[in-house]
Amino acid sequence: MNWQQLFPQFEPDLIQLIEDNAVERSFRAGDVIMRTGQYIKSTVLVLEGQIKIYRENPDGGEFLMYYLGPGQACAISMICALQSQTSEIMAQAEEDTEVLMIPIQLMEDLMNKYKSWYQFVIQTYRGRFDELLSVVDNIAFRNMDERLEFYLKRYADKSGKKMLEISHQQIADDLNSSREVISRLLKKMEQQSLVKLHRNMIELA
Amino acid sequence: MNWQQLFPQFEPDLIQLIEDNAVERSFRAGDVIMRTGQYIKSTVLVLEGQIKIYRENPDGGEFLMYYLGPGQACAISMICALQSQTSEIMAQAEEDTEVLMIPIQLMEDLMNKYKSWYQFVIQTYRGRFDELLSVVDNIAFRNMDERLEFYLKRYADKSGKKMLEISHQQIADDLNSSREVISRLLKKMEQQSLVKLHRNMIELA
DNA sequence: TGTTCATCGTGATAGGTGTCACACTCTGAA
DNA sequence: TTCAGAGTGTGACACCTATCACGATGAACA
Repeated sequence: MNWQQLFPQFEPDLIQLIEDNAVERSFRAGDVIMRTGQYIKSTVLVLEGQIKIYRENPDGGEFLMYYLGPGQACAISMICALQSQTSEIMAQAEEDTEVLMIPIQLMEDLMNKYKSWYQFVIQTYRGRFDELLSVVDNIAFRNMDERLEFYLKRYADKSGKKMLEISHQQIADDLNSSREVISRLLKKMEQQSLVKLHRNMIELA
Repeated sequence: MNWQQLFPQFEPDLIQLIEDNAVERSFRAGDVIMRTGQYIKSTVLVLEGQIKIYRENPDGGEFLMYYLGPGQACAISMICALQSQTSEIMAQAEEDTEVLMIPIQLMEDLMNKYKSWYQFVIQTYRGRFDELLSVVDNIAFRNMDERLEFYLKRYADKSGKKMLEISHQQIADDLNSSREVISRLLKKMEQQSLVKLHRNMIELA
């Protein structure tokens, strides 16, 4: 795939080096790309599709943290990779997805030699850290109704559509809540004309 | 202050460079070191004391994320500093504290020249990221009783004592809860012989 | 000593959320 | 067409937590 345009800031040398060493890989929607406790051997760059990064609870709950789209990288894989540590998160393809996997052995070299790579890594850290902060804000300070609104907005952003193809159950899972609660809150939002509800589909106003 | 022993991994050159350029600074317990929205001009290394990193809510709540002790650095200040961005968090001295402030102009140089510094930065990112993840876990999956236990354990860890000098109100603030709730839960813990309660003091079993 | 103030204990109450139960609708496959 | 299963709507109820109210206790200080 022609991925260079996703990273216009990379120097030709850097692109060539990645080209020579990285492996391109495809996942189908729903595939688990990385699971908690797994060793990390590569840094992951997303070329196409969407990856969902979430936290899993031993006694059966999950909690969405954020999405990764084209041009973004998994901060965790960068950090862990540099120390060959295990992942603390789950990553799952939300749509059919193409990624570029860069072996960890290359990381230090890239960091030292290419300023644009170094900047990219720092930017990635910063971005994910900020997202985590806003996640913390949401669960620490907001009730479920506000969290739901935030969730829907983000979902719309990532897909770029106003018709969200998603079930109440999926939302409940992502927010670590229950379907009934989400259904009721959505109903309220519909009464306030914030959304229109269809089967397996939510239309944002 | 003789701070080099806190960072035994740093090369002599690196230590000298920091020595020449960094500024040492003291804060009293309770001083606010950094506030939300403030521009960051230095990376902060903690030499002595404890710094509390927390999130503030516009409509009046706060939420403790983690502590920084001697030998640790503020990941946020590193990330922000590299792009001269504003802080998204509050930092407050929990005890009387000594820090070393390294001007951001130096950061890139340090990163490029000194492997030990580079490793230190990566380690810092990793550490704070992990702490944020466990924070998310706690508020997403746990009830207040478990969060309280976690809080007390962490508080004991940081101070290294079993007698915690802290009021119920302070705990409530850190957990974004209310004093009454904390008091009741502590009472329950006392009935289970997990703690002994004294005035302004909690004794861990 | 007596007053003041922070701290702590505890009941009553209300709201948010999770859970159970059950009915209804829509869709896709047999 | 029929049927099974997924998705949804809704009531009843329990539990956790926030809030209000008020009193008791202990520490600091005039």
